[in-house]
Amino acid sequence: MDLDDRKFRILQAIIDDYILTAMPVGSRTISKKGGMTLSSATIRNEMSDLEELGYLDQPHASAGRVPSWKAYRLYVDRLLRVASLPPEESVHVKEIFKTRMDQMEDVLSAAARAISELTDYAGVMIAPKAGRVQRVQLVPITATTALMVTVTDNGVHKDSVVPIPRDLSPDHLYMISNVLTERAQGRTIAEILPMTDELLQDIGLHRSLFPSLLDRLARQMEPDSATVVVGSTSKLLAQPEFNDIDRARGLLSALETKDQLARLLSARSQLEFSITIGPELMLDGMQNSSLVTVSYSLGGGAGAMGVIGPSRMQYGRVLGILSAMRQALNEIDEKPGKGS
Amino acid sequence: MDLDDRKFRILQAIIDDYILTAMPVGSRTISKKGGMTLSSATIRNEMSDLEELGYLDQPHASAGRVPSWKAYRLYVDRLLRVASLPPEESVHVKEIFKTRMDQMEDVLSAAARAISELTDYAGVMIAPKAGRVQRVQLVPITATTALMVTVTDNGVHKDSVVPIPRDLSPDHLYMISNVLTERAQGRTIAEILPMTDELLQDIGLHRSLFPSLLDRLARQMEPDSATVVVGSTSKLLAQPEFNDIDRARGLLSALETKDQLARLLSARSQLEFSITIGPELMLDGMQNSSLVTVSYSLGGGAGAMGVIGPSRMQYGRVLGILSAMRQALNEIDEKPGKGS
DNA sequence: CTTAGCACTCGATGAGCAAGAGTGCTAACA
DNA sequence: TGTTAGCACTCTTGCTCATCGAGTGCTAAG
Repeated sequence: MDLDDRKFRILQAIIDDYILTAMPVGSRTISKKGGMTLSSATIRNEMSDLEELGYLDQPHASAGRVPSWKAYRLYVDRLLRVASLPPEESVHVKEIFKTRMDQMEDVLSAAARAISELTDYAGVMIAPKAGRVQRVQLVPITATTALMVTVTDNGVHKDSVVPIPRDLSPDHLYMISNVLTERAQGRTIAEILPMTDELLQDIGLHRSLFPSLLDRLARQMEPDSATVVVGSTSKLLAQPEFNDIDRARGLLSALETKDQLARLLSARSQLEFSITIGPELMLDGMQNSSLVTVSYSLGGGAGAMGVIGPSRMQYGRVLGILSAMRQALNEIDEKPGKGS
Repeated sequence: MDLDDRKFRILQAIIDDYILTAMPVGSRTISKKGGMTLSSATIRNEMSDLEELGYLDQPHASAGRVPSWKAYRLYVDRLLRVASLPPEESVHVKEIFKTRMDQMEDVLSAAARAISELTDYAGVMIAPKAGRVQRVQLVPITATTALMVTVTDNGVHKDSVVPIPRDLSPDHLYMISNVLTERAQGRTIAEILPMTDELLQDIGLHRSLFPSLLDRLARQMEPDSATVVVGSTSKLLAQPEFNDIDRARGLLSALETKDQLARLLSARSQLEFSITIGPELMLDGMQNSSLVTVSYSLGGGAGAMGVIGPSRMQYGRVLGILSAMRQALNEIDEKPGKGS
C-alpha cells in the first residue's frame, strides 16, 4: 500500500501548490509547474489513484484536487523540510526578548505575539512546567487572609490567597513560611502531599491551617489554563479558508477554551516538536486546523509553544520560526533580569 | 435645532427596530409597527428631516434609513431605559462568583466571560486601581534575584523579579521587606517616590538596591495592559455586521491591542457608567462599535468593566446586565475567600 | 398639516448563457 | 505496458438582462 516515488513527488507538488494558493490543484498545473516531464493525462491517472488511496479529495467533479489530512500527515512525516529563517528575521527574533521582562507572563505574551506576527497564524504558549518547590512564603493581606507565594527552581512563581487564623502576626507567618520552605524545598508536589502528617506534627500550633495550605500548594503546581497565552488571532481571519465566517467562529471559540489548549500543549511539552493535523486534534471546530508545537525550556522547566492555523499551513516555515523562537527563549536564561 | 416630540418618537422607533433587525428601516415599517397613527408619507417627511439633521443615514437611494452615531448618542442620552434582568438571569449572575476565587485574575476572567456569555458581545474588564501599599515583601528566588510582592489595601497584589546583591540571606530580605513595608504602608505610589532619599538614609547598607526597588514599585502600581481581560470575542462574529470579514478583523485586532483598551477602561473607572459610540472612541477599526462600561469596586479599589459590540447594540439590556454584574462583584468583598 | 397616489431609483434575485477549468475515458503510440 | 493526445462531459464562475419590490420624493387633494 506504499506509494511509489512518482506518486510521492506528485503529491508533494500538489500539497506545495495548495499550501500556497488555497485553490484546488488541477493536473495541468502540476504537469507544467511541477518540474516533472509528464503530461497532464498521466498526472490525472496518478491523481485518481491518490484519491482512491485517500490522499486527495475532490470538492466536486470538475474541480482540482485538495490534499486530505492523510496527505498532510504523509507530507510532514516524510517530505517536510524545515525552512531556515532569512537572516533579517532571525535577527528580529533575537530582538524580541531584548527588553526587560520581569514576569513569566510578559515573556509568554511577548513570545505568543511574536509567533503570530511572524507566522500570520495564531501563536500559543504554555508556561514551563513548575518544577521543584524552592520557597514558600506567606505574605499578610488582611487579618484573616494571606498570599501564599510559591517559587520553584525553574523560576516560575504562583500565588493564591489563603485564609489564616486571626491571631497570626507577620513574624509568625514568616516563621511558618520558613518551616514550609524547609519541608517543601527541592520536592515536587507529588512528594509534598504525603507529608501532611509529618508537617502537622512539627507545628502542633496550627494544625487546622496546614491541610488547607498544602491543598493550595498542590493546586498551584499543576499546569492550569491560566498559563496558556494565545497571541493575535485576528491574523487568522486573513486566511482564505476563513472567508466562511462560521468556520472562523468555530476556530476562534475553540481557541477561547483555554483548558483544551492547556491539555494539548502540556501533553506536547515533552516532545521536541510535534505536528498534529485536523482530525488528529479531535476537537470541534478544528477539523481543518493544525497545531505545530516545539518545546522550550525556561529556567530549567519545560514548556511548549506553537501555532494553530489551517491544515494548509506552511509547515516548514513555521517550524523554522518556532525553532528560532525556542533558541531565543532558551537564551533568556543566560541573561540577568531574566523572565521570572 | 432641537427635535420636536414626534421626531423623537419616530427616531426612537427607527433605532429600536434597527437594533433588533440590523436592516435599514423604511417609513412603512414605522407607520405600521411604531404605535403611531401616521401614514408612511408623513413619516417619510420626518425621516427626510432627520436625515438632514444628521440623525439618519441612507445606505442608498431606495433603501430605508439607518441611525447615525449621533442618533445613538441621542438615544442613550435621552431615550434609554435600563432593562432590568429577568429573575432567572439575575440569579445566574449571582452564581458566577460562587465558586472560590483565589486570584484577582480568576475573578476578572470569570466576569469577562460571563459578560460575553450574557450579552453576546465582547466583555472587557480592567482590574481595580491599585490603592495604597499595604505590604511589600521580597521572596528569594536565586542568589541574585528576588520576587518583590506588593499587596495593596484593596487586595490587589502584583509581583516582579528584582535583582539583589549576592550576599543577602532570606532573613536579611525579610528585614528589608519590613522596612520597606513600614515606610510604604498606607501610601500611594505618588507619595512613595519622593521618599527615596529618606529610605536611603535609613538603610545605608543597601544604597544601591533601593532606587531600583522603588522603580519597580512604581511600575507595579500603575495600571497596565496585563490587567485587561477580554472575554469571548467569537460571540461577536455572530452579529450580522461582521459578515463582512474585514470589519471583523479590524475589530478583533483592535481588541488585541490591550493597552488601548487599558486606557479606555481605566479612564472610565471613575464613572458609574459610560457609553461611547463609534467615532467617539477615536480608534481605528471601531468606528462602528460602541463601548458600554460600568465601574465596580472590589476590595475597595475602583475598576471598570464593559462590553464592546456594534453600535447597534441593545444598550438597555447591556446596561442591565452590567449593573447586575457590578452588584455581584461588589458582593464578593463581603464573602470570605474573596477575590485576591 | 396630513395623506393618497404615482413615478422613479436602485439593490436583490434569478434565469440564461458562455467561458474555462478540470476530469475520465478511449485509442493510439513508443 | 506505460504514456499521451484527444475529446466529450461536468461543474463552477462570471456576466448580462429582466424582473421584482422596497423605499423614496414629489405633487396635489383633503
